[in-house]
Amino acid sequence: MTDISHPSKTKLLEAALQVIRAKGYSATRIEDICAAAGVTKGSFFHHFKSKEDLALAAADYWSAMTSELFAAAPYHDHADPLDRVLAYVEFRKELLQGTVEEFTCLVGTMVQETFATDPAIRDACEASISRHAATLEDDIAAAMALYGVAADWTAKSLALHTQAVLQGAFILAKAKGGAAVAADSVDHLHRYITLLFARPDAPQATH
Amino acid sequence: MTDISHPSKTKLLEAALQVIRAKGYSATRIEDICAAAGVTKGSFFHHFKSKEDLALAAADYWSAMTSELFAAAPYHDHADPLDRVLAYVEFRKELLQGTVEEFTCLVGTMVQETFATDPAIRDACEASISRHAATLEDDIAAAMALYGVAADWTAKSLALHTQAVLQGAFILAKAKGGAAVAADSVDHLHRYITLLFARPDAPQATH
DNA sequence: GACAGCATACCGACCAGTCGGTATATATAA
DNA sequence: TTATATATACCGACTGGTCGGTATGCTGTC
Repeated sequence: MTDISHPSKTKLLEAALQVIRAKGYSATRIEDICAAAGVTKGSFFHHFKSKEDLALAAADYWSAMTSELFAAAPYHDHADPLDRVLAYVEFRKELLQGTVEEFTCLVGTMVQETFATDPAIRDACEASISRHAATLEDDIAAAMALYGVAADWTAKSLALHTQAVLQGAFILAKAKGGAAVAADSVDHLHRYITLLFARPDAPQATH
Repeated sequence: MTDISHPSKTKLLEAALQVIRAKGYSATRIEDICAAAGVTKGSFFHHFKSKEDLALAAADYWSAMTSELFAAAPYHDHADPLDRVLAYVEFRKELLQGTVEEFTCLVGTMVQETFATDPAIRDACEASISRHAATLEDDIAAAMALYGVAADWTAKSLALHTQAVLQGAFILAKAKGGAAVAADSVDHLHRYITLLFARPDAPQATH
């Protein structure tokens, strides 16, 4: 899917991630991406049929990059599934580094602009978010089983909620121009999961 | 600020809310808004200097409309401040009706596209979100005092977290094409606040 | 020499913003 | 009362720049 033997294509995809996250999808001009990638429009249209084709490829590229990042992350090493979930949340907090456009989510940005007008892009973004959320679901379900949680919520809904908190945290970070507010929200998410499972050996409450 | 004696201007602002929430700010053409409002471009530029000027006016109009809606909402009637906060969350869930573009947030949508390119719009969106969050802060602080919560989080951070959850819920709703996933996230937020305050007369945990 | 990879020049649709104009209301002076 | 002046509200044709996409050509490699 992502052919490493096409350096220009890879550079265009990398540039697309940066530019679209900073300016949004609609405001991003193909020539902006070309300039950021250091290639020309001819090269762009050699590799991509259209701007929409690029967006779909960028969503796939983003999914591939991020799933690699999370698959290799150390939070999987915990023996306790609840620890894995909490360490995932901590890992997301650690990723809140650099500028806002560097740590925010490509597909969350794109889906806002395309959900009503471009079903293909919306579906690609939805798939990216849902596939990532699904990687949490098994750990959450295992934690529910281990701690005997019989709840009125599902592992899937909690996994999706973590993504909602992160996407919302990105919006606040964009509005306020910094990561601090996002980190606070991720802390609240961490606290929520801790309280949900009410593990005896953990601090029970915040007061 | 919003002169009701200018029906065309009000119609343009109303149309802007609808169109921008559906298509995003950049993809919205001035003539789209004119068509939705049933007025001409000449009228548009009589009332607004530019597209950015409209965006700023729309953010103000949005703030005015929503603060009126929330000020009049019945969740303020509870005697217990914690009940007021929880009823606010429930009220937000009840607002998840109609199409996605009808219940999502104008300023959350706009700030995504403008935070890096248009500081004036970004600041207007930030102000709208922060002012709304501030309306929750007193109730949260009062609940913290009433229930003796001495936490490592502040009333302000929880107020902002509620907005993060809502904004993120909107993104998931856009991705999945429906309100159900957003309602699930709002339920998680409700459960979080309940657990945070661990009120003795409430069900203590979910298992 | 055929094709992949990339570049340059160009086209045409689109769109933010302009501009000249009409209609109506109010004010004021003759 | 009427004529003139001025301001606001609104209209729609037009323009000039922008940008997605195309056509074509060059260069290295198999």
